[in-house]
Amino acid sequence: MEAGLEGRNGEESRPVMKDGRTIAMRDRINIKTIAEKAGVSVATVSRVINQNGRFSAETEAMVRRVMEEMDYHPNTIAKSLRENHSRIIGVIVPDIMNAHFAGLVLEIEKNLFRHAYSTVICNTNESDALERKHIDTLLSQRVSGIVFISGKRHYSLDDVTVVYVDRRPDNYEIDDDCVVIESDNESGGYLAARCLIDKGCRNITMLYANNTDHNQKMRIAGYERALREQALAARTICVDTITAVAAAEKIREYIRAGSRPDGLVCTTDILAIGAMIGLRELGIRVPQEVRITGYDDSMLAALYNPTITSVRQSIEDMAQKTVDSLLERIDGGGKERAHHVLPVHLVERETTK
Amino acid sequence: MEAGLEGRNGEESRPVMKDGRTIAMRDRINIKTIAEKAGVSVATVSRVINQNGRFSAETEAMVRRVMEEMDYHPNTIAKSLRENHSRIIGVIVPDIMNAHFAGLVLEIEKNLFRHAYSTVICNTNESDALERKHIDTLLSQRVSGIVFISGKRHYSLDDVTVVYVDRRPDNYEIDDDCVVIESDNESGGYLAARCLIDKGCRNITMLYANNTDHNQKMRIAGYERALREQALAARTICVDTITAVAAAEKIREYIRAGSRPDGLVCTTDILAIGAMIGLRELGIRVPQEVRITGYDDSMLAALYNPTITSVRQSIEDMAQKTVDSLLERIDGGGKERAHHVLPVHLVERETTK
DNA sequence: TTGAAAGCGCTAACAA
DNA sequence: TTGTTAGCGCTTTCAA
Repeated sequence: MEAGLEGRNGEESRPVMKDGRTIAMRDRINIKTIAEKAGVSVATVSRVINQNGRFSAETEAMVRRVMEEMDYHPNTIAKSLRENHSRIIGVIVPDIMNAHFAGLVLEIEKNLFRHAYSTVICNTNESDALERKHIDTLLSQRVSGIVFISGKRHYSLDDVTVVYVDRRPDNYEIDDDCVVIESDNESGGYLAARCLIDKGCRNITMLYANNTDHNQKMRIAGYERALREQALAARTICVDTITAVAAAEKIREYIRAGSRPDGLVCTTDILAIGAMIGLRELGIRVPQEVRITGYDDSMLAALYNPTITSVRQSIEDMAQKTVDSLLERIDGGGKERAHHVLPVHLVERETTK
Repeated sequence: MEAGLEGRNGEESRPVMKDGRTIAMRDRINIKTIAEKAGVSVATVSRVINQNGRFSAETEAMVRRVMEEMDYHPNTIAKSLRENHSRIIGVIVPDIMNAHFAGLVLEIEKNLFRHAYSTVICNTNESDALERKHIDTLLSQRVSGIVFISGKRHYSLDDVTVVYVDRRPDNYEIDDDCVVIESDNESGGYLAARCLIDKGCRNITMLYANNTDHNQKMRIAGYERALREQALAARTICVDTITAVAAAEKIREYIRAGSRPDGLVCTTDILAIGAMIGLRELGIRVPQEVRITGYDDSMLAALYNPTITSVRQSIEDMAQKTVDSLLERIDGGGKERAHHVLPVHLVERETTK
């Protein structure tokens, strides 16, 4: 009965394979082992594992028992090879240490896990070369899809489903054939500026970081719209790096040069903290003399002294939309292009009291 | 010349396979495609890819050119199946949102990437059930190794190399057959308490979180040793959750009940911030009336107002030791058991001025 | 230096 | 309801 298999997988070739790979390895248990122990064929075992029907209740019970007993874990690699589908999603992220990205990636991972997908997180540290290397690895791994939080546009990724999230890709046009999920940064900037205006601020400056990031641009645009509505002058301070030290330095320079803002809209919470450090050194009180808003509603915003009014993006919604869009497309139901813009809201705290 | 292959992979079976899987899929390029275009055998292409020698310079150039031209990415899944080695490492982490864990995982990922390993990050949210599910997935994926940052001991993971890091496994004994990498928490607690003593504090209380975590216990032990050396009484406050709100609440209760510490050793920076929030509400000044130390030297510690003296663990060293130990063992050179304890140091800031 | 072919563990078409 | 078997893309042995 088993004679026909001898040629391909004869008993004599088991413990030590021809090329010697398994010499030190304990006899691996695979679907064939389970089939033999259960007295059925590998096809039946496969059907039970994947619940594809066409087996009896007794057969199923038997197979399950043997699998349990032998602590059998189906080999996903073989399954992936056969199905040309790895059930792995790559996530390209610039900096996982950044709490905003960490939260987003975590939520994406959670959502994917719920759908039985694994997540490979690739940190690029904003390096294009590293991003390219990561992509090559992911393609070699035949990932089912890639989530880009990088802002870089990738054109030649034909065989893999791609979603851009949080940072829109370079040169993005609304009718581009790609999927983009972002939050409403323009409204975020507007809400922050509007809050300061409503509290009576009339000399409002925007503190932003010096990068060409589209999100920052949109936050600035929203800020400008709010000021324009009230016929107030818009002013900006550009910080070289997103660090509190750099922000503190810039704000000191700005004020020493003679400016005296009564409101500060910052494009991240870190910049807001930096601004407060700078102001404190000059003896200027927050919020009495200067009101401040941050962005991201990070843990810092709720804990800092004073607590920081901040624009909150719904990371959970963003992650869910991302995973839904991705899996829809992987499963073949989704359209080529999509553009989701998620709402934001303002969390008011002590810095705008 | 190719006739012999017709039976297994004849041209007529390419565009649409028997089971119809590839109907909508573009003709996949694989090692055979490259071999045909380059006019060599698949064995030769494989040798070039893996630099296994036994090919001429011209052959190599030709093969490389074709691979480049066709944007060919060797299928890692097939390679893994054949080699029974996935070059994927699973990392089990309780909470990737925690900056300490995020940093550690990031560094581990970086180190692994350098050795051409991919990292699958599994967030357990401290749930045993989720941890078990993640492990099953990882075993099915035939990962080359698993890094546990979970504190749970796993006994039946025979076929996979395991390293425990940052949190030692349950019931760990120094001569256990497992690999443990942790930082010197006892010294951390000692250094923090010692700093306060040196600044003149005599009534020093320890604020810790209510979990059975071994690291916390060691930090407490170190604190107790420092106080014992000076014949000072050790006192502890246990907070239910590691949140600033809970810590603030506890410290207020403690002081309202009549205690008046002049020093506070906290087992995390968040607890230190919570303590300061609580003290501020009572009008007690830091560091003038109470000096405080945190732990982890998180971003919070450097940014908070006042900046927080904190115990710094070298995350970089911990990650490198982890990856080195893991790969050593995967490559077959490493011993069964190992126990590495990494040094810590104190970063002094305003809260102990 | 090169090529032919077995086989890693699995799924699914096809036959029974 | 069940079994047999081709083949996913790759590496490596063996033969030339």
